[in-house]
Amino acid sequence: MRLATWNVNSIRARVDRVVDWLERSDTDVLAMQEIKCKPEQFPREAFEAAGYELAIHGLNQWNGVAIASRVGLTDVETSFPEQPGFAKTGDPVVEARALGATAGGVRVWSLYVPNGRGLADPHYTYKLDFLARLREAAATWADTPTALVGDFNVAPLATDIWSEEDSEAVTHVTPEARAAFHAFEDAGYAELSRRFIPAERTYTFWDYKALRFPKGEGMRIDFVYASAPLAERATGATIVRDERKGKGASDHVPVVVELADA
DNA sequence: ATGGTAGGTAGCCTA
Repeated sequence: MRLATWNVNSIRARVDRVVDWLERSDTDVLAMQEIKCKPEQFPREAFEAAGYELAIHGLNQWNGVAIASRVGLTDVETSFPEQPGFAKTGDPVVEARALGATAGGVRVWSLYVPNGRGLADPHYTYKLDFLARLREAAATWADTPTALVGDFNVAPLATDIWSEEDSEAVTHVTPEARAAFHAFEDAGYAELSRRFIPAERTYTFWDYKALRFPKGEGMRIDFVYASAPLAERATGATIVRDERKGKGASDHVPVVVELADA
């Protein structure tokens, strides 16, 4: 099975590029983040015409996660247990940042971890709490084939970011954020892109601002964590840098893993 | 020169 994750940064603005890549890459399951729409606004037809089923979770124009699969899609959940909420004012709302579904015998979670915004911002506490709660939930799934994929908004290693002084990424490089990221290893998970692609300065995101892509100034923040029974089936991984090129590109590119049959 | 772009919607937006 070929499983991919991609922060698409608005599926309505990107549907042609995404479905075109899905078909060219022969991908079976695609987890998307930042679809930026409600389910009724999602361009279903293009995916369905290409042979994919969809699970979609979006509450408004922000965040939003989805999964497209051509190997079945069942048991959809739109949050994980104890997923924290957030609100600038008023009562916290559990945002559309997690979507679980079973595809081809694998429990896939499409995840969009909060950005954090700034070190003194409540959004940073939210980010750390989100990662901690996700790890607790993930620990209970570790004995079954489970994939935690998406935009983690953490650059785990110094070599995963063009500059650790980048003001846009202060919450992506702190010891706390990095510890929260690596804690999934203690919960029984292995990050598959690193296993197959250990190279330095290998990025999955380049900010639209400041012409970061042409300058080669990016971050590696999109990942695929697999539970032990799934990780042992992995045979390869790819970061599709070419998808950052040209008109109408997302600011993130797909991360793909190959999984042998069980 | 501490910005720059992009996608949303009309927010004192978010990334």
